[in-house]
Amino acid sequence: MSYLDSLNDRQRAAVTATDGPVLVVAGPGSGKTRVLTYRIAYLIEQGAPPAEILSLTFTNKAAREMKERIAKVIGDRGQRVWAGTFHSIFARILRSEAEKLGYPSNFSIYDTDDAKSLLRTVIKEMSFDKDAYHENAILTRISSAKSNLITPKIYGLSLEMTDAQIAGLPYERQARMRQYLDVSTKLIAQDTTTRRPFIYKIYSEYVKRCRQAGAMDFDDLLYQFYTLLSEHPAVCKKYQEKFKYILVDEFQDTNQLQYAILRKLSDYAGSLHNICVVGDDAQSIYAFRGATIDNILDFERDFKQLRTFKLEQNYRSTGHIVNAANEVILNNRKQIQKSIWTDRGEGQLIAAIKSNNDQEEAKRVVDSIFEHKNRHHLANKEIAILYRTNAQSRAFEEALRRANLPYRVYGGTSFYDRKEVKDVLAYLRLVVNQRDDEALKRVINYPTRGIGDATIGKIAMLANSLNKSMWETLREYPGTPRERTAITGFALLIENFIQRAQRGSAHEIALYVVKQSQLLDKLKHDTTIEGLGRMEHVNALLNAIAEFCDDDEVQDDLIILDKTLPTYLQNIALVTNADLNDPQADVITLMSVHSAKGLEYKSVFVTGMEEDLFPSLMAKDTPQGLDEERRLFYVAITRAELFLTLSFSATRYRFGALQHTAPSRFLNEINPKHFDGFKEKEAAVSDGRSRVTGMGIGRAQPGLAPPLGIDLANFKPAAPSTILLGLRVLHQRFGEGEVLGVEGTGSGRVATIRFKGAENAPKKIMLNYAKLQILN
DNA sequence: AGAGCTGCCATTTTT
DNA sequence: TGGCAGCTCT
Repeated sequence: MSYLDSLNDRQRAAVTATDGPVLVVAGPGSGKTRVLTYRIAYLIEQGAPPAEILSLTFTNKAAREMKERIAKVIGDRGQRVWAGTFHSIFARILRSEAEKLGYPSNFSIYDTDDAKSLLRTVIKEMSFDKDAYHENAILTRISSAKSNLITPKIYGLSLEMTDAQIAGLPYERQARMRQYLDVSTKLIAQDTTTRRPFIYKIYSEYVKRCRQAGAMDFDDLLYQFYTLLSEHPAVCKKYQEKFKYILVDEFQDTNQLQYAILRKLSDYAGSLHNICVVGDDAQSIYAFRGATIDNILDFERDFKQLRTFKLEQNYRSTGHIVNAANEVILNNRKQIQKSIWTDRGEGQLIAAIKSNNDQEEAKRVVDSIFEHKNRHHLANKEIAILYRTNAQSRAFEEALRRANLPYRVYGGTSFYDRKEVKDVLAYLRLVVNQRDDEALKRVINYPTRGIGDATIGKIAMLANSLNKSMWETLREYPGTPRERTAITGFALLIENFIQRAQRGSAHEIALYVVKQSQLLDKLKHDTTIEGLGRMEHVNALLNAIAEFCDDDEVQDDLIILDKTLPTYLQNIALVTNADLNDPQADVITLMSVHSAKGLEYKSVFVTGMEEDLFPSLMAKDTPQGLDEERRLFYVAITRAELFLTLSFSATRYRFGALQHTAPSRFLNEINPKHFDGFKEKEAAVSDGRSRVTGMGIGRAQPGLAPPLGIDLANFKPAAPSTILLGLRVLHQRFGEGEVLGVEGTGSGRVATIRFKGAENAPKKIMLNYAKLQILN
């Protein structure tokens, strides 16, 4: 019971209130993750089977952290808890129940790019004006429809059905139809003002195509799961009984659909209503994606006997920071009453930096970073630079590079977003699910094999008219002899892959596919710097797949020894760039305020504090928009533990032109007594440059950045054949390691290497692709 | 098939 | 300003 002693009274009360619904309103730095983990530990100690606990988060990172912390408190039993993201947990269940919904269990997961590409196709085919019907806007619209449980049918109802027709329906259906009609009328009215009245038609076709392709997009993972629960009572009951204890992190970021699922799972006749949601309305920053704080209010309404606990003590930040945050958020209209406090003393005053342009801003921030490092002995990883838009990172990157300070930019292009990586994955997706048209289109002529755009277009048309997938249509396509030869070649290639995939691990298949498809040869012939990079990425992907195959992890309540390709693909589809960052590296962090949520740093710089930037120009027109910007600022401020610096510039480049800017209104919402005055003049900076060693790398790539201390400029890769048992080697990504074994011959030579510092299992590295330098 | 040009467009984005 | 999608030209 010792861990309960480390909690304050409120936290302990929230942890031990195990019967009935619980709402924990948790301010920033109030120990909410702690409460969640301890609550799970407590539940288990009280006799709850770990496998009956469902713990939902939004990010993989949060899920992983949760699992690790549970394991620390209660040991291995904790691994049987169903802890994961909404998407990954539901995807896993959907996989085993897919056929009930008419999906293959190996369904593909369409990422945003696939969804957009499909939309482009549909819009083109339906001959809508592609300027008015831009796929980004349509996808947002469709996503929000799904998140609000609006089917294509409901969406278009007001255009498809009249009031009179509804009056003719059986009485019991009328009320619901009128309700739908209402929703539809509003949506269509909105679409009409944006001159896109026919979105519902595109939506309808899009849904049909996804189904035909045996594919779900991100929203479908939630939507189809909801459908599964509502249309299959027996299945619903099974999961209601299975998940007797439900915990939800970041509840303020849930959308209507997620809430509907939570209700289905926990609110039914005979339920113990053992659901605990944790959130902070003040940190809701994803309303633009459909998240709604109304869920918190609805939760109070829907779950009677709700007990609410407010965690108001902030253990993270010092007084000026906490108070400034409180003052700012007070300007928002609607919020749950709470007063966040700290006993860590007043601490440092908030610094402000005023500059004349963005380059000067970057320079001043970097100067100030040197000052922090020297005077307060902060490590790089204890410092973060936050901004409202990713485009602002550039100036800081340049300034940091010039100052020789190591940094890492969060966001930007993810490893799994890279073209060459997606190409490989598309082949693999097609091998697993041949109906996946988006994957097929991606690889049918890459590397080029004489199937041009025109031919692909014709096949797509034919497939569409037959209501079949493109793959099924291939053999029926009556082309010229030349086309037929090319198509048959492709079909044989894929069939060969499918055969091959019947046996062998995901890694073996991937390797085979990469070679036989000529992808590797194509990359090998590209000797430009970018080409080498692409090669390295494909190599890294193969390594990642190998790692996945080797790793006998225990997941939830079943030991997953299923290291098949389908499992791998579904796992990978839900991984994002944020998951690939190494928190150990001693680098300064650059990221958007959005990505900073949940993180903390000793010293935080919030930059670009200007009107029309923060708050954003797009958001400031509506009170709701402005409130969300303010919550965003609240999140930014509360990331800081000891030092907070707010920075703004008098001018800024916008769309190529230099514009004058006004300081953000948010600055005025903080009482001046918390400020340390303005540093308008060049700050007196000690020359710390010589003492601080940088890595001298540019924009770091998530997951691929070299570890500290590796001098890339002097990196000399050795020939594959010279890598032998027992040698000490250096890898650009994994660092120093020892060769434990070498297997295979020629291009199939694989070395097993244990890398230093990594408690991970030894990695298998394909010598043909990996660049290894021999150290002794 | 791929180079090179033009013209469009610019938030945030856990999955 | 700069990144890109989509076009034309070879």
